[in-house]
Order: sequence, then C-alpha cells, then structure tokens
Amino acid sequence: MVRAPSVDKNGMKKGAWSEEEDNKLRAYVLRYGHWNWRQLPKFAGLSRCGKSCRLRWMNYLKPGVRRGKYTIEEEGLIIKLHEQYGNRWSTIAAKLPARTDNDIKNHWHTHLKKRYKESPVCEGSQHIDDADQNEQSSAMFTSGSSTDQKTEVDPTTSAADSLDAYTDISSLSCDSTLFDGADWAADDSNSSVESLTEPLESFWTEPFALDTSFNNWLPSMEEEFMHPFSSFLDDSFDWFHEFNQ
DNA sequence: AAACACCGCAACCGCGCAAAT
DNA sequence: AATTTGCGCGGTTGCGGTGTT
Repeated sequence: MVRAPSVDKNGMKKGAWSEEEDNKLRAYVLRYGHWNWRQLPKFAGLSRCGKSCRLRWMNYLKPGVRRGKYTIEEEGLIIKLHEQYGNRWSTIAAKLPARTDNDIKNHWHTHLKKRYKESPVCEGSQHIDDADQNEQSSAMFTSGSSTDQKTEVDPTTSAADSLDAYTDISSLSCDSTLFDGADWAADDSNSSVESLTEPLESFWTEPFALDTSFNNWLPSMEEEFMHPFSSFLDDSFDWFHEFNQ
C-alpha cells in the first residue's frame, strides 16, 4: 500500500519509510524540534528531502496524530465543514482532533464524497454504514442542512466550536510528548470525540515533563545526530575559512 | 486457485504565500 | 523593490491489499 523505496537523482531516498528512518526522525524532532525542515534530514542522518521528512512527521509520527476508523461524529463534521470550506483540508483538519489534512482528504475522496453525491443533505447522519452506531451522536448533525443554516444556529459552527478546545493538537508540534504511548488506532471502533478529552486535559493541568520513553533507543542514535546549533557554528566556521582562502 | 478489477492510503509533486535577505 | 528561501497546501499517483469472477 506504499510506494516502493527508490533513490532519486540527488541520492535522496523516496518511497516508503522504514522503521529505522521513522525512529531517527522521531527522535531527532523530539529532541531538537523542526527548526528547519530543509536542513533537518542532514542533521538527523536521513537521506530524505526535507519535504518528505515534514510530511512523514506531520501525517504519521507527530504525537497525537490519530489514524484509522473515523467516528460518525468525525464524518458528519467533515461533511459539514466541507460544505462550508470546500477543499480547504487544512482548515477542516484544524477542527478535527488529531486528524491530519492528508488523512481527511483521503477519507473524503475514498468514502465521503461518494456518499455525499448520493445525498448531500444531512448526509452525515443518514449514510454511515455502521447501522449500530449511536443514534444520539449522529443526531448532532441532523438538525441542520445547507438550506436552513441561515435561519437557525449553524450546526456546523456549533459542532465545530464545541471541538475548538481540542483543535490545537495540530499545533502542539514537536514540543509536546503529550500523546506518547497512546495507541490511537487501537480502539478506534469505540472511540468518540469525548474520549479525546482525557489526554488533553492532563496536558493542560499537569506540569510539563519531558517524556523519556524514547531513551530506550535514543542513546545509540544520539551519536548519529548533530546538534543543530553547534553544527551551525561549524558550518559558519567552514564558510569563514573558505571565504578567506 | 488464478486472474483480474477495484479500493485505500502513504507519499510525491507543483504551486502559492510569506518571511528573509 | 526584487530575489531567494522555506513552508504549507491541495491535487495526484503508485502500489499493496482485498474482493470478485
């Protein structure tokens, strides 16, 4: 399901990421942050372009990224937000806890678009395949259609607003180890938006502590990393020497 | 069991924008 | 003001998995 690994003309690796590459990237970003995506792979010991690293981090490795089955609430929200924003996936993703724009875009094209074409109005509540899904939760998205939004409280907005408390997950970036160890994909079948509150609440209420769980494999890798700032100094120094020769 | 078609999703590509120089 | 650089976004592709014949 992934592209076969290959090497481009610049010697940059392409295609599927190996576990080792994932570990290197994750360890590096958690340690130093993504201060410069273009330079990062060089310092992290990766033969990848910065763009590829960024994508991998954003869509797969970043703590808190949730993948797998979508809940009925999420699907309803995506449809409503798509009505509102069109193909602005990053905007839509900002309203969905822990979902990435790429993931939402894929889900739209592979699942929701087809259903939506069949019945655009109130689609979110009526055409979800899982018949045993909670009716109450789906009702959340049935009260409004594209035609009555002007006269009533916009259900999209209210639903979205209710989720605003969670939406900054995507901006937590590398400095958060909030979700480490949480297996988001594992319990997707029963998960709901509400279930997402717990780790976030603890994030805001508990004192920040650096997760050291990565240290199990960090020490050996640490040797492979170059500290970004010391390396800057080195680079500058090299440049200084070259310039003066 | 084999061949074929379709699906799902990770990853790539190109473009536009904003900040830096 | 013009150019360069880096980032983020949205569209698209490629390929393994799954279903169908």
